[in-house]
Amino acid sequence: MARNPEHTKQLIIEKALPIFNTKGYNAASISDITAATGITKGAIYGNFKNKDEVATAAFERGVEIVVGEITKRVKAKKTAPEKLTAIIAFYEEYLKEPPIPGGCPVLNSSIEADDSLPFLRSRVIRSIALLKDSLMKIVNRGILEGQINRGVDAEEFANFFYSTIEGAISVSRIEGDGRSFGFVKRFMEKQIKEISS
Amino acid sequence: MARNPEHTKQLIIEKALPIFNTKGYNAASISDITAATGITKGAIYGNFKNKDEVATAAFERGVEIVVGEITKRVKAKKTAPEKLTAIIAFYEEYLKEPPIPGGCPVLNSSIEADDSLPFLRSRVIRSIALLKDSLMKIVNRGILEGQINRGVDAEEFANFFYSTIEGAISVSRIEGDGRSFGFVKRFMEKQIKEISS
DNA sequence: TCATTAAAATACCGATTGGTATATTATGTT
DNA sequence: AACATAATATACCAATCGGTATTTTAATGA
Repeated sequence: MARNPEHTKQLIIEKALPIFNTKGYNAASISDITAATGITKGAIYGNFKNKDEVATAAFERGVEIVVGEITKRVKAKKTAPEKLTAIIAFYEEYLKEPPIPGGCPVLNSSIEADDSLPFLRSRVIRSIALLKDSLMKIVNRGILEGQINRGVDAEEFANFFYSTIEGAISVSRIEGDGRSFGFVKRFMEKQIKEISS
Repeated sequence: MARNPEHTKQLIIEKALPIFNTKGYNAASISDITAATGITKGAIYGNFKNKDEVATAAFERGVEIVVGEITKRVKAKKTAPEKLTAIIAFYEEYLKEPPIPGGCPVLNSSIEADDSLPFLRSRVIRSIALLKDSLMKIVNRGILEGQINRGVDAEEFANFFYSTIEGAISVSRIEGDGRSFGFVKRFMEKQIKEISS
């Protein structure tokens, strides 16, 4: 048992993330994490002040994964329409083979943190702002580069885009298949074509 | 203290609903309900088999409220575009003055029940199907009555409409204001106009 | 008015929770 | 090799959980 506190901390975060993401903050227990890591309570509380801090770290790691994946795929495409389509494809794939079990951590935490979990709220808000801002920038740059129609309201489109994707994920996940997401995907791709010049 | 078991049961459901809806299934405790009702554990377990059944009854009551409100507003309008717009207005009002504290019970339960809470899953699925079906019927009838363009895919539109609204609610609730919903609302109303003939 | 009965209140259960205090163990230093 | 120290493991805590068994209480019918 190597005594590397940084490694231990990362191990806890990595194992705690899917637990929090599937069971939710309240249902996820410290014992769940000790069981998943093979590490004891002493190690957890030696590296984190309390359960909130573990959850916070796990959430931030979740956002990092999602944002990282999106960024990678967006960078791989050149035009705004292609970038937007790639984001939809990412979430569709997310449903089939979730990089993080339990769905989208931003959406999940958004629902759980809106009334309770005040320590998470601001972080969730910041993550959503980040994602919507990325979308806006894609649209605005697309306008500048002549791929998107002038006159398109980037903020409106970004809000539509983000809300629709999160909503579609929630519906498809509870239904247990990708059918609904397929419909929404088709609709969204029409919208992308609609604003493309 | 009148001993009317039906009244007791209703009281429990009515008080449990906002508790489950704000705190979530796991964080909501039986003691929360006894505190809110002024009723004791004995009365709760005399009227319900267990916590799951209380949560189920509360969820069904929540759906009843939401569906009831929507139905009322839809019936008050004649054409499909008006009906759809009225539904958006309902959810916008929902954000400002929630008939049930804690947001939309269908969305909340959808997130919480997708992995855990199997006893709720099928009910959430059924509720979503009900709402989407209502939307489809509005669109299809609108087509028949010449208010909506022929060629519009009602199922696709219903899925877009429902996903977008739920997504917008989740975003607006965590952000704590109606700004994002405003953007999405504007977008959706454009879409309604788009498919209107 | 008193017995019956059902509903609700009370008391209690083991299990689990987040968290802490203490003991142990591994590692780097001298 | 022995010490110091930081990291992890262990043992324990009160509080709370969902649930049950038992007692009390209120309404009903005779």
